[in-house]
Amino acid sequence: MTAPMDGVVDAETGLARTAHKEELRLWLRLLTTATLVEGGIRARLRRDFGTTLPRFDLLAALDRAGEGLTLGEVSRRMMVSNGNVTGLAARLEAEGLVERRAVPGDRRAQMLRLTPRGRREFVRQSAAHEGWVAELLSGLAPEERAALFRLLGRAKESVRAALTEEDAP
Amino acid sequence: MTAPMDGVVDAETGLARTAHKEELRLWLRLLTTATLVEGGIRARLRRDFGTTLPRFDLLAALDRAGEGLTLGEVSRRMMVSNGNVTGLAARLEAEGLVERRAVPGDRRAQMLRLTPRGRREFVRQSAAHEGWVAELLSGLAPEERAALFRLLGRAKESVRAALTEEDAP
DNA sequence: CCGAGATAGTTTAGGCTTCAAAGATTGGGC
DNA sequence: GCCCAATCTTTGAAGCCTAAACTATCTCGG
Repeated sequence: MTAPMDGVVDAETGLARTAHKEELRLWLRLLTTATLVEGGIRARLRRDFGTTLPRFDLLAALDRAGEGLTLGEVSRRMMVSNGNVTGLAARLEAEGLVERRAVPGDRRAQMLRLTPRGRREFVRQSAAHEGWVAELLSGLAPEERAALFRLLGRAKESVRAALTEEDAP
Repeated sequence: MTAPMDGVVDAETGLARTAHKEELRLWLRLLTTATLVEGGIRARLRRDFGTTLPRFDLLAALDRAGEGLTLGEVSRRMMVSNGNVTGLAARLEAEGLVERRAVPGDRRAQMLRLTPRGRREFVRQSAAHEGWVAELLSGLAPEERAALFRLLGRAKESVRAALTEEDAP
């Protein structure tokens, strides 16, 4: 972990232009790790349940929420666009796994809920999913997992801070 | 970080069915962190260069490779399907950022290389990209980054081992 | 040689995803 | 009461992505 290029000075601006290769490597490693896990889960969801990760994620959000969520809420929790949720919900509704109902007092919004069948499906998928994740991360000692969890929390904080500062200056 | 459900025994199989909530939380946190960073970079690539992350990634792969890569090589390095690379390369070729050339001795394959313009574009984008990543991760102390880097390496190892074991039993 | 199997790339069908624009509704200030 | 800005959702266009089927080519054992 050396940083041979640090401390270069930009000829035009005169500002110190440090090379941030370490951060870049950290980000690349974070990304490939996430991609690897995600790919494994994706493949297993398809193989064992004939479904996809976004579908599973939407069911999971609804399951966690209990009494249902508006499309906008789902969009925020899944960190995807609202247009995305529209289509996703339409497909899941067509499959009979979720249902819409009106929100009393706001005719713009609509609630999304799991159907009984949706809940049954999700319970099955969720149990398998938990096992897959544990299996994929089983090479880490409990202390390593704890330390990683903590550091990722710090990283998330850092990213969030930088993002909110940028988007609302 | 407690694990209240650990040690449950499955009624049918009689096997110990430990609840792996900790691993799940670790994975969720890893995923949201990666998603957050990726979203920030995506938005900035669009805003400042009118391009996308996959395009940038493909240019980066070619830049790192020097003398060009076959489509299959790109596909492996980017961890995406080969059909995906076909389309991506076509768009970048249409924009004049990459070019194809034949591979002597293998008429099935073709080399992908940066055009001079593609290289110029990438250099600009790459510098900005490095800065963004550093900015997003600037809330971490150097020791934290080092520790996170190391632990992510361990995690990646664990995932890879579990995946290769599953896919080639 | 030559044919079987592997490899490189494309195509196809379908789903996921975003952004931007438009439609519907709400809520508050005047 | 009315207007206007904010909020909720959908739509449309474009791009990203995969799995699977397909074509073309290569390689190697016999």
